[in-house]
Amino acid sequence: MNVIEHLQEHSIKPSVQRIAIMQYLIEHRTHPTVEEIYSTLLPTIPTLSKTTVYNTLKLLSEHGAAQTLTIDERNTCYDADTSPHAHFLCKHCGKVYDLPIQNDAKQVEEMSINGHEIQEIHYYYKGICKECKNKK
Amino acid sequence: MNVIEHLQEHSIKPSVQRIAIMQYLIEHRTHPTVEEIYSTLLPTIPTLSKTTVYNTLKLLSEHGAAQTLTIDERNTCYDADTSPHAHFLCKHCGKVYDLPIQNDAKQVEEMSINGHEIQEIHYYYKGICKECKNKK
DNA sequence: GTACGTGCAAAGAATTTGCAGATAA
DNA sequence: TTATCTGCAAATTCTTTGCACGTAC
Repeated sequence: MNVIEHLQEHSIKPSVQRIAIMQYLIEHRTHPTVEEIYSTLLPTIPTLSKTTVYNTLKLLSEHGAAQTLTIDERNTCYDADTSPHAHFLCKHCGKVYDLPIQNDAKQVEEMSINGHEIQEIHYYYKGICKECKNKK
Repeated sequence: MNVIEHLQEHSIKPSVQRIAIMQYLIEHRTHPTVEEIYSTLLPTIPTLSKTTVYNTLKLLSEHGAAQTLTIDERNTCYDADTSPHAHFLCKHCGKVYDLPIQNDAKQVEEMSINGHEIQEIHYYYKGICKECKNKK
């Protein structure tokens, strides 16, 4: 996937920082936080500031190039996969997993319920993940 | 509904503060924040502190007497309705609405996906609510 | 040259922590 | 009495804001 084209498709002007952050999101489907992105990219872009990471992620989210996840109560997470899919938060280790959506036929676009216009769908599950269960 | 019994059913010792907060959640299904609960109850319990509200809501959540909602990116909200149902966040006015769950047959208990043990299910929708749409 | 992007430092807001006093069985 | 609950104040953490400098077309 061409990251620059991807940004331009969402009307975002590419810059070194924006490309790096978008690319990070695309390559790491681990629902990273601002902190994770910042500290990973810092060696590559030593002048990078956290403000820019915040600004860029907000920009990506507003332009539909990434999704904001509010599943983690402490930090906001981001996801480059904007298609509707479910997330699972392990209450024990805090990891966020992707889950397949079970009921198909999910059409986000132009959907409305009770007169409200639906723009985003998020399915969150919380519990104990496989690994943490096995450790006990 | 007897609030004291409700607390005891979840192994929570009733106290003046805990009863008041639990009762507030049951009577006001508006997904209040810590701040809302605190300022509403303050006239009734003048010695109430925000710390106690935080402590109590955390306790209720841990014991399954209430749910923690992370849909709002700014503040954490709480909900006494622990049965699975959907929430809608208006991106414009920030209000949180309840929505009926469309696909039925949602059984939370003992559910597992991909080996993960599911304890909570949250369905979040985001968009523009009816009222805000009409105002334009 | 002009508009836009970046990043520092400071401010702001939400939540947590430590601890001492109050309360209840 | 003895463990538990409460609440103040301070600390911590995440995020936003204001502003000046850089950069690109």
